[in-house]
Amino acid sequence: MPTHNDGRAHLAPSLREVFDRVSVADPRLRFDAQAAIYANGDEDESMYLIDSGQVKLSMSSASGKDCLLAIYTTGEVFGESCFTSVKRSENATAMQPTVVRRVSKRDFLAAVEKARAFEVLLAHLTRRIAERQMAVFDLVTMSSERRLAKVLLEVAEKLGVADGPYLKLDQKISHEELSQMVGTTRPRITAFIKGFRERGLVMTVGRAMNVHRQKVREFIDTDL
Amino acid sequence: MPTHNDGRAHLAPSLREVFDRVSVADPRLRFDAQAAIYANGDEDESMYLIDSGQVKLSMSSASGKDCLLAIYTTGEVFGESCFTSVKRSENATAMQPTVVRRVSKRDFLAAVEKARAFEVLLAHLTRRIAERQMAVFDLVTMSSERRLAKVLLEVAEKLGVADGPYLKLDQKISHEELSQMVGTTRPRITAFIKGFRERGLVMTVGRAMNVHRQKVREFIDTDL
DNA sequence: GCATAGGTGTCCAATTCTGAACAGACGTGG
DNA sequence: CCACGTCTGTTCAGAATTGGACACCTATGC
Repeated sequence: MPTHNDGRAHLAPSLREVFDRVSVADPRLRFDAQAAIYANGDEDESMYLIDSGQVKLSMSSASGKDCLLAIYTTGEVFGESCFTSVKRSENATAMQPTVVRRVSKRDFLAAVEKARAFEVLLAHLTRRIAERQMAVFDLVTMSSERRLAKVLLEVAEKLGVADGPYLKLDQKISHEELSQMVGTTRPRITAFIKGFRERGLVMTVGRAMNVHRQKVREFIDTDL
Repeated sequence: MPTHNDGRAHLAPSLREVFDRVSVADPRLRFDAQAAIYANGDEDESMYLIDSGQVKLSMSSASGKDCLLAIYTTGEVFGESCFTSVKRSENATAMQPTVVRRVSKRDFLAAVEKARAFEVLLAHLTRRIAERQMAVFDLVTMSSERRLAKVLLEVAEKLGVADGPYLKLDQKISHEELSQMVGTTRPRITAFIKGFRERGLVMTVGRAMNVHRQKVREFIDTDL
């Protein structure tokens, strides 16, 4: 018997396709860069699919420190926190001009049922758990520098455009935001990147950054 | 309309009850302290319910550094990672002599369906996401000392026994394990706890530790 | 053209953290 | 009751990190 994921791939649709099957009208919502899609404390029981653009999930402390949990882009689904609580526990913010589809939890679940995409949803949620778990692991076990390399690679693979051995990242993320993912300060990020530049791991072109896939991967993996 | 969680609480059973309804025989498995229930890389598509004892989820790096992701105790369910992958990406280890019920993913899902506990399962998974997310947030934004206070309180509330203003923790967790949750070294944990002792946040009785609920909470919340 | 705002490059003193080492405390099983 | 293993308490020099400051660069809008 094949695994549920693989075996049903041709039967059950992806979550993205589930959105297409939602029976009610699902207006596209537009957000400017920096606009809040939802914020901590909001009552919002809905799921989102990104049609275009870029969204970050973050949490902020009373003392003003921010933590960037994840970045999502075109085709990705977010908003799962509505299954535990009516109130959001994190912020979802557009990082670029962004278009999303919003569907109520109720309609979303109905569409999942109709599409028999139940296990697809389970796999999705469990993948999110694994992603966060890996972030915890990295924070606990790796140095800031290595963590930055890892974050850069992840971000570049998600948002970058291939260009020879490089992945081009044009203004997709600031040092400030990187520091909120890595768990350090902005000046450190700048210093680490300077080191990466000298060692050929990244290349800075004007304000944009190019990430050398191969070299960065090697750096992450050396003398584990 | 009530929230799905609350509104259906009397209709849909808890995940714990779902285990009771699994139609196949579900043998109890016993594990000694330190025994592996499953380990990174194992092929194991099953869910677990703890009948008694204490289990930790952890990940370890090639360089030998460990990260303790979560601690579960009697009545709690774990093993969700089987919904994404046939192979485990983390270790589940008994911290005390422990008895668990193991149910295959297949039987588990059948029982969930029969019990109409679908949304209960979704809420469970989403809660796990929120838990991990909070751990990431704490690692990124708080000092080690404050994080230790928070971890101590969480652990004490989960595993401790109330005793006046204190929660008694008898040998439930070592400094080494605390360091793997907090993301620092063992000697630091000892030093921080020494400070906590001097400020009355904890009390050490022989080898056991008592956590002062109120004072620790205040410490965590001061000058956010 | 100029002011402005947001991002980047740099510096540094004070602080925190690491990693390794060693001694003592406790409990268990010969 | 002693040896052994595991855990806690402590120390320390060297390394990494913080947080605040300041200069600069480059779009943008008036």
